[in-house]
Amino acid sequence: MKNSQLYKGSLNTIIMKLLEENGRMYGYEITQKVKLITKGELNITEGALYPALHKLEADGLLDVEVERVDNRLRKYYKLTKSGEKETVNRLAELEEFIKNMQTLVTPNINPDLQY
Amino acid sequence: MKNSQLYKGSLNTIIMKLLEENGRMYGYEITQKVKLITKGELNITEGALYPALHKLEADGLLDVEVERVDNRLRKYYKLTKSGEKETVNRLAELEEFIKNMQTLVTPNINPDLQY
DNA sequence: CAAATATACATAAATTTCTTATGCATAACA
DNA sequence: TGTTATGCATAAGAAATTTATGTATATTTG
Repeated sequence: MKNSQLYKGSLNTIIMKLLEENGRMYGYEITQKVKLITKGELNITEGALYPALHKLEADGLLDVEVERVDNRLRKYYKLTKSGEKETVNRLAELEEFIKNMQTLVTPNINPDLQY
Repeated sequence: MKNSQLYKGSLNTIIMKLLEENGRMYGYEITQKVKLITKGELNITEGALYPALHKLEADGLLDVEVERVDNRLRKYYKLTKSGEKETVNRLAELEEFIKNMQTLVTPNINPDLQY
């Protein structure tokens, strides 16, 4: 990924969310889209991306279709049924995570919570 | 930590923010406070916490004061000057991270961004 | 009052995730 | 024609965390 350690653990969620949104994507496309969306802040390295895609596929969350475009290989990934379900869970976890981190950073965001 | 992988990489930032806020805390206190704030969602394990504290101390970001309370040992940690500066950076990174993740999850949060 | 739980620290082995470094191949650009 | 972009892959190493222990005292509970 990039500088701050914070992105560790979020790669799978990012991949799955993008696939949920775009139907199908190939690896290189994912790296470029993430770079665009985060205005260059997050650069997914190939060494992280490809093993992650392979693992998601092995876990039955992604399906692959290989295509040749401009005489170059592309592996299009899309969510399986199981992957779609899991994506819902992951996104819910992500929202909880973000909420919790915001609360930790600015605890008075939730004045009801006494500690 | 807990279930979702997302918290990986955020432990140091959490520790430093809590210390910035509370002046000084001991390890066990940190675990309990985090549990409270996140309503039980995030449980920092000892195997993660203590090595993290030791490393932050070794890096000169934390100072320790050992005290005996109720005949039990406590190691109070607080930010050094250097640690205070670094905390500002880490929190800025965290905010950027959260923004980016929110954008990834709900890209239309920023309609100006075309891709 | 004995057993279980809470408080409080610590470390070591194994696992997971990611970085860094390569490698291969084609296309486009300068 | 050399560099950059596109597109995939893997392997070695680093870093953070989990899981499993270990030690010790205090408190609660049956």
